[in-house]
Amino acid sequence: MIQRIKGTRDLLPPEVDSWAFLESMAREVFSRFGYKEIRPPLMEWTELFARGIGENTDVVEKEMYTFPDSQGRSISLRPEATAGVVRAYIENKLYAANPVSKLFTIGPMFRHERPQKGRFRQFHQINVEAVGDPGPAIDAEIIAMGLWFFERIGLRDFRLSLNSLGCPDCRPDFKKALLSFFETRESRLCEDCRRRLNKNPLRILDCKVPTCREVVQGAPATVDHLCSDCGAHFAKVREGMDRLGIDYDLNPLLVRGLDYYTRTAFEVTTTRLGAQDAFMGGGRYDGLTALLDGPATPAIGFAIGMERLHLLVGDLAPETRPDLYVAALGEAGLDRAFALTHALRKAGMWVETGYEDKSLKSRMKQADRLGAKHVLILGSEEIEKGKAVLRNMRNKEQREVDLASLPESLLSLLGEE
RNA sequence: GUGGGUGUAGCUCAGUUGGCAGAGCACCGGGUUGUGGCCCCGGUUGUCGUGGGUUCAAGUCCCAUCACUCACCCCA
Repeated sequence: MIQRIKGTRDLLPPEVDSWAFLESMAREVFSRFGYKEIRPPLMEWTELFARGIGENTDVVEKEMYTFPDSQGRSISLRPEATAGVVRAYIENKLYAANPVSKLFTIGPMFRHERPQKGRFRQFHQINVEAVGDPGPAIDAEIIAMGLWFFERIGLRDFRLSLNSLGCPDCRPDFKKALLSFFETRESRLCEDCRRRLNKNPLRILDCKVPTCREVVQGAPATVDHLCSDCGAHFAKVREGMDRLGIDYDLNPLLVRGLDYYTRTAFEVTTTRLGAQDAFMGGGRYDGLTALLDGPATPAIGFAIGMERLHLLVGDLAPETRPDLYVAALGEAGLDRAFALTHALRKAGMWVETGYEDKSLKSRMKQADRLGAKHVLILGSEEIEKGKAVLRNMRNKEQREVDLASLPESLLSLLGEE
């Protein structure tokens, strides 16, 4: 048997209805804030991600699905959405039409990791980007928009963490302070963190090893090393959050794993997802457009993990039920039902039926399983009398219907409810 | 890439010191019922994840392998 690829999932009913529901709620919320949908391709030149996300991030170094095309050029399945959206923004010169482009996209991403709870190799994100606005007002607004979406789908028990990562002006300064702090305490760090010391010292800050956490307690914080512009920007973001009445944790240990992030960084976490506790994350990336050969343009965005979100909210889509089940018995009944069912469907009803000659008992069971609101019994006895029996499954009431009056009589009878 | 746990019917799972592969649900037929649900009778469904090994005999013991799962790592 051919099995699905590790880390991929078959999204089946009824879960797929819930996904569609979540997506439609997202569309509704985002559209009120002026965000438009964009659908960039699932694959891009590998170089886009290498430059955009960062050559020596884990994502680019060991998690991408990368392969050569027929001419030997390297292509990668997108491991995240922002690089592709920004590429599309630049390539299509969206900046020419509007100073600010507010965009969202929903779809699959691909990363080659060991799967676990809330983590898949093909996973799905709702991605939102505001390109062209330097903030800080939009920083607070875009976060508030995400939280409002969560509220709309009934999600409440989460925490918002906020930090500022600084900019190319102040980050080197901070990194230096961080390095000298950790170098004197290297012996107390775990093996991974000693490796990070040279590669990406920021990441030591969110190490989960208890001994590292102790060391990190006294570490310098990004917010204490911001340049005056970044400091003022962050203060304004926090002021905006207060104005909107949004509660948050200031978390100086919050860092992001993608190189393009600057200034505002945020993450929404829950205690109900096991190890993969972040289901929304994002931040500002003011340097990315220039890095990708576009005009220098400030931007901010976030991503929501669909799988994680669905784990949290469960199945929300309202249950739908067939209007009618046609229980056709015998050859005559089946023949009658075939055209009738088609006519009723064309008239707008949801009609279910069966095509094999089975017992009435099994027909009624099937109607029950499907949750049909009504059953039309069409047996040879009824047909001989020129009648069919319509049963209301809720109040058990039955009535006879003239075959000659079908399908119009049925439509008006069922339309009354 | 590194660890732990789990693989038996469509689903949830039993299976004793190694001795004829099982239950419940689901499905199909029948009985009962006012024509489905509750109840009763009967029936269908298996590469015991896969491949080796030990044994008279392996779902059970040993080795390998694959899949799933949780955690590390990483991130949404």
